[in-house]
Amino acid sequence: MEKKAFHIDEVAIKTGLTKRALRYYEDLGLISPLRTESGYRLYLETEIEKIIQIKEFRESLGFCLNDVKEFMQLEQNLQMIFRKPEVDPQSIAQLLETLQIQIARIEKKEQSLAKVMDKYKEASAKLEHYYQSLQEGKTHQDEKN
Amino acid sequence: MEKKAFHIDEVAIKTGLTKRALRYYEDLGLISPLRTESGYRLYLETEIEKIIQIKEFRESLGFCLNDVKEFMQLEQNLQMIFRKPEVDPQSIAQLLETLQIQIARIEKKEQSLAKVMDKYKEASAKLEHYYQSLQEGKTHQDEKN
DNA sequence: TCTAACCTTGACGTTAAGGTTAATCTATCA
DNA sequence: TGATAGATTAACCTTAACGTCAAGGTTAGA
Repeated sequence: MEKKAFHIDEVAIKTGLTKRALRYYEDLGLISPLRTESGYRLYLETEIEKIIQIKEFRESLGFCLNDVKEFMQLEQNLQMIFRKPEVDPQSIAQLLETLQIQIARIEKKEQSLAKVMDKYKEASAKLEHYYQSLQEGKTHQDEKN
Repeated sequence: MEKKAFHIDEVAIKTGLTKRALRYYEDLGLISPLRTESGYRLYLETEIEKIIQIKEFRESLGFCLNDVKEFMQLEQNLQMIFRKPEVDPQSIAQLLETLQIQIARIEKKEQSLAKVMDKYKEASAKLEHYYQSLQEGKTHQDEKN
């Protein structure tokens, strides 16, 4: 089974990023697609998944590309550690610490989001209720009593 | 009871933003502190809370200031509607729609965050377990069996 | 009263994350 | 084989979100 590879144009469509962005991410060392003999970029599916992950990190979560890079390195380190037969406890301890920091960061974001969400859902419910009562021909004044 | 007001320097410390950022937010119309006779900015506590909210929206949630502005306008509109004695159903319907859109946006972020979080917590647990076993004098090889 | 440490408003600089354009190479299809 | 569409790099442009610096007004303490 050969691995399927895609040209930049297809990848741009698949991921919703521009070709420029894809090249830029490569410049930053976030991705490194293969090349054809003549120099055209070739993206494997694993690379595409990576790109989608990058996109989510940035667009949805508001991390800058530098942060994203750190996250990806963290993952690399994790995979490395679980592959190696021998690892010094110190590097594990350090990795654990880094992980804790990132987890704390994400937790903070989750809390902020939850706070906003609560507010909006409450407002939405209230508004909807109000809207219903309007449909039934009541006025806002009635509503107040 | 008089309302306490703060100078820009104190507000910068309280909020963790720079004075420059505070002035910039004012330029964008996000906040509008009072002024002393001689032109110094004076921030009431309500204004400071608003600033903290702005900061959370941006730093924690990754919204740009323009988005933040829209969110704040949305809140203004909400407050307005609940104060007015009479509101046309159409404007309520529209507000509801806007709310739904924003809620969906936030939900998407929550999901992305949860996904990352799961991954990290799992990795953390695995690492911690591994670390424990190392402390007990085992090797990675033992662990594999 | 004077000086130091604030504040004000410009105005220009910087960084991240691409957009855009130009010049050139490559692939495909009539 | 020649036109046309798409790829490459390099270089410059743009926008958001401030940083920094200059020139001048304000205020509080010695």
